[in-house]
Amino acid sequence: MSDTFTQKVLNWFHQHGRKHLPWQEHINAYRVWVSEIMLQQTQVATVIPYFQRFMASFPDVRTLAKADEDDVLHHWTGLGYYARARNLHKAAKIIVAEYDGKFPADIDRVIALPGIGRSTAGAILSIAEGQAHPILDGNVKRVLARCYAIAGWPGTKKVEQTLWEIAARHTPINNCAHYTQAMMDLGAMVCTRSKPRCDECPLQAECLAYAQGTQATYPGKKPKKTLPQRETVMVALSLHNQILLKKRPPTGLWGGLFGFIEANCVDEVVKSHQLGDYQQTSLTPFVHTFSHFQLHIKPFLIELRAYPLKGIAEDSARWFDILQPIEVGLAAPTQKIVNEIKALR
DNA sequence: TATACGTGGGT
DNA sequence: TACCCAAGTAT
Repeated sequence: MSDTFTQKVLNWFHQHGRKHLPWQEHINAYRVWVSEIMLQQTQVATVIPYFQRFMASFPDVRTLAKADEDDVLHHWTGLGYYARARNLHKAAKIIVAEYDGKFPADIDRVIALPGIGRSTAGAILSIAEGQAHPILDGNVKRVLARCYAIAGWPGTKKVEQTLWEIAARHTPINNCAHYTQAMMDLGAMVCTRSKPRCDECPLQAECLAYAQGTQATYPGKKPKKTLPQRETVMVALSLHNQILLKKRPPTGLWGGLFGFIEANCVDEVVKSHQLGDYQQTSLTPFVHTFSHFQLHIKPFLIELRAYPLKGIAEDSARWFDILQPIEVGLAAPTQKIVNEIKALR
């Protein structure tokens, strides 16, 4: 027996909820897991084509576990937060090795997998297995913060804890799969960040923010800081139809992706690689904005006549045919520069 | 607790 | 345009 809040949300879902998203077809823990990871901090419309391609290549956990990391990262190219892909791959190996390829059904074991926290674990087990666990993603935070007029930024421990308690209180034992999807849909379709559709909201009668006309003040905003500025030179060494890319370190920014040689200036690269005869072209400079800083990128194309004497023997360096698809992980700016080089030919 | 970690959509 | 921030997790 669930409360009024929960029943209203469930009734709304049956009439208006989304039921045909790609990960809602052929539901199993693997597909729900992959979708939930892709959807972390990423909008549904952005995820859909990535999810389709990922499932076509890695239809089950064993296929993913035995895939090359470069192939997995290739499928993540442009999606961002690449640790999600590395952790997904790691977790797949763990599931095969320790759970005989079966996604664990115990929430503590699920949370112990890399890349899965409490909310994602709750979403997977409720949607895929019907287990009764709360979730607290951005949608749910917004719905609950407004409904109960919870002031403050949910990034603080206190506010987050309050929201978890409310979320848990309304999570039903039965129909939890629908309830979980319903809360996310409500946040995404009705209780939107700006211009919420309160006239269509099943919780209008209980919503404190609606009663006060203070919807816009919830949830509290994150304190803003000015983004630090950084600068880099990216050098595309090319020879015939090939360009040189290096695999980046396995952790940190763009971890495991392939990228151009970076330096403070072009001459640095010319000297360190002992380049002989070459032709240098300035490509279009641009600014790439991250969540935590801005990177001013000055790209250059250096066309060689012979292989450089130094710096390409490392394991991390590889020549790629510019006329073929580059089937490894690339960051968005790397992809952008590759495209500009291709356009020059 | 604060910061690192991407990218693109919406206003 | 510039800014906010989206189905968060790890450290």
